[in-house]
Amino acid sequence: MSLAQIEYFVAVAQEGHVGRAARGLRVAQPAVSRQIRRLEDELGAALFVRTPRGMQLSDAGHVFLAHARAILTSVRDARDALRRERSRT
Amino acid sequence: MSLAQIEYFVAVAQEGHVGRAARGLRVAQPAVSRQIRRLEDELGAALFVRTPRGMQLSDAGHVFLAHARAILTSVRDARDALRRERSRT
DNA sequence: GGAGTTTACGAATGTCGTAACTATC
DNA sequence: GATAGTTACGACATTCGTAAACTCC
Repeated sequence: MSLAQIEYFVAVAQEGHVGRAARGLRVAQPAVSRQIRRLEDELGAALFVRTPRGMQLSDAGHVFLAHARAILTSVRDARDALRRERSRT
Repeated sequence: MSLAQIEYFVAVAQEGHVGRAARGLRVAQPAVSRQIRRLEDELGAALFVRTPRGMQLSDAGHVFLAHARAILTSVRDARDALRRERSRT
């Protein structure tokens, strides 16, 4: 599990669409598609249900989404805290 | 910033010692040393004060440690939640 | 000289993008 | 045939471990 995978996952969950998520992330579709699959493989759970229209969160996906957002928030908090500390002089 | 870097950082912060941290992580010392430096470079802050005896947390390091632990806890929570969901059958 | 950390370098791993493939409407 | 996702493959980047170097007592 990598931070990039978590970012990709959240983007796809929000868009319901690998292509749009990839554009937003400024990355090619296959990169997103691959990372999502690796994440699912590692976690041993299908996070999305593939439909002809796009990707929909599975039950496991809904569970994971909340935690994924918490992780990204923690990372942002860590960066912000250091930025403040650095400019504290 | 990667999850491995954060794990390495927490291990070194706890041990105050790259060598011991590396042994605990089952990884060679240089791997840990390099990742710590890259993390510091990316964050633009020295997380440790190097002493002849080992590594001590800097002020910025103390600030970052709390957030680093929060990130790893979030990751563990995410994994646990999925494990429960998976075994919910 | 010993304890600890960092740099050098080649090997292995991972990730990316383009292009081709599959499937559904 | 258009739309959406995935696989193949070669190129690029990152990470690792071993070995050598540096630093402070």
